[in-house]
Amino acid sequence: MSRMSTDAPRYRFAPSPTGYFHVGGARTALYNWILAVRQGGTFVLRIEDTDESRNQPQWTQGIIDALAWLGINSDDPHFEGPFFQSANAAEHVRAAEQLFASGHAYYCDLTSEQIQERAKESGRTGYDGYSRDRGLGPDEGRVLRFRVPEGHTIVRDLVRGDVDFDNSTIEDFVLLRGNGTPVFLLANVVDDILMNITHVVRAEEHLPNTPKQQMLWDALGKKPPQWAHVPVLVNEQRKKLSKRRDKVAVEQYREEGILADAMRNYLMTLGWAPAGDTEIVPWETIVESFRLEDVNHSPAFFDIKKLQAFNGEYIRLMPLEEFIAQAEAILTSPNVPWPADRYRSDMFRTMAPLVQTRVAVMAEVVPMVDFLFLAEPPIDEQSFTKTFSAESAVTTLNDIAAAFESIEWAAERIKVAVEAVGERHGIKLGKMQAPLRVAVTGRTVGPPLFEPIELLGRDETLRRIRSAISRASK
RNA sequence: GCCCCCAUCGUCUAGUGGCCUAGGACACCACCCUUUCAAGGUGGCGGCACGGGUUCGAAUCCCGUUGGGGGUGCCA
Repeated sequence: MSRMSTDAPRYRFAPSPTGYFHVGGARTALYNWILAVRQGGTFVLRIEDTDESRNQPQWTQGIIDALAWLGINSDDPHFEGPFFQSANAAEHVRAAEQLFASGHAYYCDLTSEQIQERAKESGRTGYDGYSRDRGLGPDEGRVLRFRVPEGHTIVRDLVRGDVDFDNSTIEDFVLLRGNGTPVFLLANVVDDILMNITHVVRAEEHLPNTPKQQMLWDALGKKPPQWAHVPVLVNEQRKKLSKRRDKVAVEQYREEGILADAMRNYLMTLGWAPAGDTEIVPWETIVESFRLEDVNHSPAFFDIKKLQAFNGEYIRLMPLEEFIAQAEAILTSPNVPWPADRYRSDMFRTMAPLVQTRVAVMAEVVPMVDFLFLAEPPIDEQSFTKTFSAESAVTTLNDIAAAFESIEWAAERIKVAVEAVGERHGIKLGKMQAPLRVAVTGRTVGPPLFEPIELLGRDETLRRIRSAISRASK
């Protein structure tokens, strides 16, 4: 945690501890990180919750891990934190008292029922400023409210330009609750001031609250930070992504085998695009060229299909050795369907180049090669019925088995043998290999067939063929 | 209700008054390649929400309409 020069920008990233890391948050984190690093400034991580009890250590760790996965490392000199909003409660209260002392805030003893009552009578909504000049002091059950000044508040936004708010449309909002605890809005501003935050880059949903925060900065005698409100991420219904209906956890994509490079590259194309006709570009290029001013103003749909397409592209871009290393991490993990001692690294190495062009997500390598390591690969019922309903299936399979008895056991020879049987029956190779494939792998689709057959060995291959034949005759 | 934001192919975007007969990517379709499936190659489908201005000229500027989203708590 190094100290940067005093005028270096400080970008704060403030996720709330919710037990998972939201993809929208990930994108915002990336924006903050790119800018902070490029400007020689600091990325400040602050875990955002005024309620201490919600700050679960494992959640904080989850956020830090997810950030690290995306290349935002907590041991980087540009990284500061994590800090906890809840740790500053005393400062938040002190600021509130200062605001009261300076006349920027006042106490109010109205309950929410009374406020509603008054609103109904006057035909207006919200709090009407009833206690503004009643000169109330602090007491149990009284809230401290901010005295919203007359005039307008202009929010200068790096993404959207100037946004003008008429202060008369903003009611005197609460700073301290009846029990004396500070509300989020106040806590936020005080923390930002305490941490010398210069740039606040966050999701658009916070824009309507920004004038309130800016008034607080002013009232506290500080110069507000540079605001930047980036569009939210939405689902196919164009609603803000939410944990309940949508798949939003970064961790989940990571578990499925989405590559960090693909994820961050894809995330960056939401609301922004690198120059030129290619969207898949090296991270360095993105870091060099990203500008907040170029960020789109409209919400973007988080398209998992496109993410997967990016991921497939990144998988194919990987050097073979790296692909093997990443795949083996999955193939040797405990949740794989075969016993650990049946895994054969040499076999996978042979298959790896064939698999690499066929997966979009790393987790897909498992169903691609499982039949090599399973003693008895399950046979897909539908594939079996469909393939073996053909008259020729069993007869050709018998011929193939006969041929396999004596040929030299090499992929190329195996292919020739199967082709020869096909010629005799007047069936093309494509159709010929279908029953063979089902017999050996249990499915109708998969990687090229003859290499794995060689790997499996003559005995095991014949065993599986005969087993399929007898199954067909039942 | 009030306030704020937004509006280019189905989706993500390029476009900042003439380079636009609107470019790319994902998805989709067709063909080629091919050992199934992919990958790769070639081609195709498909868009400036609407109405008014401003201008010699508008996807680009202005106004309005419509549509979407967000905010409006003694939640964060």
